[in-house]
Amino acid sequence: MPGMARAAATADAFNAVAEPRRREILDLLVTGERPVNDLVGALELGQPQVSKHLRVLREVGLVEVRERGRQRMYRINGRPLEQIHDWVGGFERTWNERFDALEGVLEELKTEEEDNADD
Amino acid sequence: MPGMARAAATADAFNAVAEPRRREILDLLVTGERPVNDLVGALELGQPQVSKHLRVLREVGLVEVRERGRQRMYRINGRPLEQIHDWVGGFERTWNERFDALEGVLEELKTEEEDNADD
DNA sequence: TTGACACATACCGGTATCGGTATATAATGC
DNA sequence: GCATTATATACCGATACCGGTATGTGTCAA
Repeated sequence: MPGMARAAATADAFNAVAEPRRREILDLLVTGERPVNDLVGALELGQPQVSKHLRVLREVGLVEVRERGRQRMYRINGRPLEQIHDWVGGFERTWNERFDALEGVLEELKTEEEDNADD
Repeated sequence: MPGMARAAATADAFNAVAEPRRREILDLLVTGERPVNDLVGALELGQPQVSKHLRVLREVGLVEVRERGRQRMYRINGRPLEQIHDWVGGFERTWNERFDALEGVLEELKTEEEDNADD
């Protein structure tokens, strides 16, 4: 059975945030809740597109909505970002120079151990 | 001109890391360099698929290769992850309870200001 | 040199994704 | 009620993406 469906898709925060426009939206919402048209004005993008991006963000729990008259006020809920922060944080030593140095030392220790394999 | 191409695609770390398999690969490489077949064994995925994911990771600079005989030893270079860490870090107060509390205080101050709008 | 091994690449099919346009829905104002 | 505003949704076309299979390329070993 070739070409089968792959695992979900835009179902998690990683994917939601992979899209630059959605990151822009979150950047805009970080200062507080905003109606859709506000975002449409700020981004250079049509209203339906913004609504669709907001839908994705909503589905992964990154934004929440509140109705105010005929507008929908969107606000951030960053909790799903914690997962990303944690995962990426686990790789800190792979970009941090100080940790790189530490790794060098550990490598040396390992080499010494191998050299003294006869004790 | 409808249906035009969208901005690049798998061209940055955000996108590279949005794919679960590629995160698994990085998780496996965090302990040290490994040849491709090692990864194929660890993941439940064909060798060509792993090679293609490694290519994406290579293109965004998240892994580097070293030739050893007929194998290619892949290792992590986490530097591109720093960008993600920084961006996500900017939203910490949107998931952290302590910051939530702080925000509550700020909100109160703002309200008080509005109340004293006559001084 | 021939064969096995390790890996990369090309191609295919199915689906997801994105922006764009048109339309539906719902609230507001006259 | 009717027009307007604010937003969501449906549909479309183009493309990107992912896994699978087949094949290419380079390296080692007999």
